Amino acid sequence: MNKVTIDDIAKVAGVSKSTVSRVLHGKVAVHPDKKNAVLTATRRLGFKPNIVAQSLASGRSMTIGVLTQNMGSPFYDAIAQGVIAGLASSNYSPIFADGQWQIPKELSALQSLVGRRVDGLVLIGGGISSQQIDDTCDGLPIVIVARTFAESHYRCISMDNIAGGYAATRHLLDRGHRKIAIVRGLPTHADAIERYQGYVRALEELGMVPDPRLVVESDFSPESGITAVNELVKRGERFSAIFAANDLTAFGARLALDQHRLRVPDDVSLIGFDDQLESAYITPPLTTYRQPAREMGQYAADAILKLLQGEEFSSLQVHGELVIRHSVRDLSTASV
Amino acid sequence: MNKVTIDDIAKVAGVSKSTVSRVLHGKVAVHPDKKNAVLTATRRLGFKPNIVAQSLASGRSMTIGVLTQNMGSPFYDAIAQGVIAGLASSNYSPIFADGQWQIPKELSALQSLVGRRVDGLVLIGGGISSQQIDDTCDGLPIVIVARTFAESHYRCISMDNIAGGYAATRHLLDRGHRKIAIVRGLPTHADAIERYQGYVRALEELGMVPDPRLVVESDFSPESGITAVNELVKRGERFSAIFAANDLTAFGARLALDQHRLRVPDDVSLIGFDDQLESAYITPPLTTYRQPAREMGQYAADAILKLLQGEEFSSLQVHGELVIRHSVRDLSTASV
DNA sequence: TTGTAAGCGTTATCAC
DNA sequence: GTGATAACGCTTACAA
Repeated sequence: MNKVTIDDIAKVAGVSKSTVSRVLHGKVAVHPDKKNAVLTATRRLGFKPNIVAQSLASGRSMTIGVLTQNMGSPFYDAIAQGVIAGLASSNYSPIFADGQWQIPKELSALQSLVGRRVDGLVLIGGGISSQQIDDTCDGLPIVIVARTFAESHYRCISMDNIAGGYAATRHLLDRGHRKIAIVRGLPTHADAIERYQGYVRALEELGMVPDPRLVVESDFSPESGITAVNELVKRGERFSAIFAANDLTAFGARLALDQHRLRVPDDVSLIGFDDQLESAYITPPLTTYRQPAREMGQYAADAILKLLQGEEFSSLQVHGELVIRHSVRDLSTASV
Repeated sequence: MNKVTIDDIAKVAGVSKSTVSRVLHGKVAVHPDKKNAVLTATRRLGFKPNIVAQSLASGRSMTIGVLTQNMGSPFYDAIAQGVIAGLASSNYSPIFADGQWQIPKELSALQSLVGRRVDGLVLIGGGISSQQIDDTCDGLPIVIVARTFAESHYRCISMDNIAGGYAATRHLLDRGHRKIAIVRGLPTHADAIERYQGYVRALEELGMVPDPRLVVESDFSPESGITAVNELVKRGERFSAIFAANDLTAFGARLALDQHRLRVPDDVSLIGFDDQLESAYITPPLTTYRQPAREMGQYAADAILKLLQGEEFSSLQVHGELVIRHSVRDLSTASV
């Protein structure tokens, strides 16, 4: 362990520990000689300040806690990377905790972060209630990414998932698809619900009514995409396109279609959501609705930094965009 | 902020703060009445212990720092998830920091973790020297995953990348491939180097000598896989198979092959390394050498927990395995 | 079983 | 400019 304290270096440098603290922070003027003595001693003894003691004494820890919905999920990871990037130029460093898609774990991870006296919080996705958030982090500056709260005072960086769901569905509709199956995603997850709403809206706009037999649920994993397609096929549903809750689900769906000898996009078109890294590399390259995940993370970092400086910052909505690749077939000009 | 301290609850409960501390820890016997009083007060005032103060006073923080080579990389993320899982049943909670593939960032992230007085460290991959590690974490229990050090005292959880590279290459050889290109990975990265050594060994075993024109470098990203294939094709090299440094690179290679109208596996076979989640879902499903990433993370968690309890633990090597899917064509029984 | 008091390593508030 | 000294919130001997 690093047993060197400022007392030690104060002794060696022949000054008081206040002075040591001063030169270490560089804010206040200190006589050059003493300053040098301190610096030398610091180096010689290999002194490393104890952040724990610092933050207990100062009340600030110069860290911001990042709680992610799930580390390992491409979308959330990309946001986290954005946060890291956005914080890089500041004096704050991020520490991460993982909610693992489970509210209890999310809560305890959040408590752990708060207990560590982080100066601010970035919550990426997640499912705990605003009540729970308030209870555990009263007063702390907090920014929420990839999630919105109906009536809350939180600053949120979010994307309009309804618009995204609408755009994806609309794309299919515009290409002549009418039997559009949807793999909705986690039925309790706001993102899934909103994307579905967009889907419904797009259909209704054309006077169509959503066919309940064509909607099936998933949990955002590839496996659930397989299950979904299997179910659809087993039930003998007819569909020319599938809108998957996210790209991972689309990957699974794509494989399952293959196993049923359904070609993409020749027999069935497929559209995803997120535009994760791998989506450009599957075969065929996946058409999907892109969420600017990294940017969202950076905005969140900017926001928390602003808040920490006492500046204001209000919620912000980023824009997604359709990324057209090759998994959707145009039926409207069909020939084959 | 949570301004309630044990002093407050001591006052309310009519006991001393030592007693409060005692009931909160539950190790020492305390009179039931006082215990109740304390518990009640705790609940009523909404007391949350200040972990910072706790760890300053006790010298332990009950957290273990996890430094990852890069969060967002499927392989490293899977390890991190294993660590989380392995720690879940203990009283320790993990906090994460990200090296972002860059040694300076890795170092400062490590310092931040150590400064936070974590009780132990799990290093996932990474490139800092053992010297640097020793300097920054002297004395701390530390476990290293997915990396080994030649002559060090560290406990490492690793996989034999030479064996992996050998197995992958051998698989190709056994299927009749002779012109095997390799996309090596980061030239400075131990994993890449070792896999290449395995590749060389497999070739030499058959009396072949590695053709330098067939080896090209990458940085483990899909983009670099594209670049690699483009280069190979542009140079007009002849090859019937590609061994990619990792799955991500294989994804890029697969796309590039497609763009050059080279079918996988009909025209060119492709083998990856890692077996990341998505690999089963690309077309064709990728044959790859699987690293048991999650397990490695769990072993690491077990190891650090053991070390923390004063038990011993020695380095351990896990076994990878070839996962045969559909991206490699068997030339030996060739007809087509 | 319980209370007193001395730390833990810094920062912050004063006087000088 | 600089040095005592009191916090910061909690743990932990040491007594009682």
